[in-house]
Amino acid sequence: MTAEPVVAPRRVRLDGQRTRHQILDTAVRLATVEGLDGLSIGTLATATGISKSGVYAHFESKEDLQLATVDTARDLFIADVVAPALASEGIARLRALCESFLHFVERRTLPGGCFFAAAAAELGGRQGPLKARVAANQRDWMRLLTDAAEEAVRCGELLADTDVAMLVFELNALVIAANTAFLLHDDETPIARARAAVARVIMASVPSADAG
Amino acid sequence: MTAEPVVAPRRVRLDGQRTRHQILDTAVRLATVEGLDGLSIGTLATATGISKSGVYAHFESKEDLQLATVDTARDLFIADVVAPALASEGIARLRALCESFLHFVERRTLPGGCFFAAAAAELGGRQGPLKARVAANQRDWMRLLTDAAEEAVRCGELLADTDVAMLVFELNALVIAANTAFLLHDDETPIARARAAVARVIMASVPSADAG
DNA sequence: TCCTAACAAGCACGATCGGTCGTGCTTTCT
DNA sequence: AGAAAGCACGACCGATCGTGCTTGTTAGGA
Repeated sequence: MTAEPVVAPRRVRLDGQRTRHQILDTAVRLATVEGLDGLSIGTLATATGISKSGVYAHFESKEDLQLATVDTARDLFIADVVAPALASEGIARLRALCESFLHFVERRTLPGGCFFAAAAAELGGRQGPLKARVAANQRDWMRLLTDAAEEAVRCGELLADTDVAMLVFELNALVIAANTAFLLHDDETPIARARAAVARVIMASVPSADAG
Repeated sequence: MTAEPVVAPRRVRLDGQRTRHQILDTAVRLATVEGLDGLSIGTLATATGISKSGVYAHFESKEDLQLATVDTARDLFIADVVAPALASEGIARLRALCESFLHFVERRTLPGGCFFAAAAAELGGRQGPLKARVAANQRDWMRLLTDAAEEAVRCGELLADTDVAMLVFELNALVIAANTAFLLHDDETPIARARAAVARVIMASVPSADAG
């Protein structure tokens, strides 16, 4: 007999997949403004033009919807921020990641700026699988920066005694602060300041960079 | 005839004032975890032991409650973070403000960390009086840092060509990032890193600081 | 082509949301 | 002491929340 899935009926139809993606794309945009908790099935239904039960049919629970939204935000972040920077390596990749992030915020890809910055702040004082997933994604981002920096150290692009963890902490702090200030005051100055600060912080660990 | 207040009945009783403060203190703590939007009259009533209508009697609307909560958070922030640092001046005050903030976060004064960091992220993509008030408070904080730094420049404690706005942007970014990471990963390392980075960033603008 | 399973809609549920009202109790002023 | 106003309460409102269940439609593998 052929292998039959007994418990997992696995989805097959394409229109369902498309609808689900459409819902999740909307959910990511909405969540950056309303928050992951502020995401309501009703609002999501109105925004997508699908009925409330039609929306809900794609998820087991609200938490399931929220988790799927985080995953979708991750995909978007990887496509728009991470992927373009992977063309370069080492110190160039480090710079590209920061610049890519700032550009992502600056051009208002999402109305509420960086999804994970918003989610991290919202879930900061809580617990549960949702926070865990957001935290894991944030760790991945830091790891990405760290790997690039360590590669740069290995190549001699950065000083051998560079405190990589500290450097990455500072870079992340700068771009996140730019995101927050940009949104809060509707002012592009913080973005520019972050660009300058990122360049200077990296340059400070570059060998024989005394000209400036 | 005596002057009679027609529109503003102004509150006179003490027990009402006390209850209002009790409500708002609870609201500040709750809002750092649930968010300003997540604050519900019902939850607030349960948490304070007061009836729902009893809670609501002190505020004209939910937005009024939220605005009052922001003001209360401001008072707490001034008392716990700002005031202790005002004893010193110039560069010492700058350091004291950062340290005071980090200590405030570290000892978990509020379960969700810095109230304004959470509120700023939550209201980032929105508009209205609530965002305006949070933004104003954030500006006040930046101004406080800026004033201290400028004073330090005047006194010669910092280099004359110091980019004060940039310095303040960096310092704020560092302590806010520490707050976020501390809460998200329940790890004190970011606090320590922020301490070190703050010290180094300030030291970089101190005249004849070549020993280190 | 037909059958089946997935899809999406309608409907309804209990709970909770922000908000109103009327009513006693208490504090304060005269 | 008495009047007036503030305070906190319980009951209640319509709307919306998350979440089921049921039904008609539709798309895809046989």
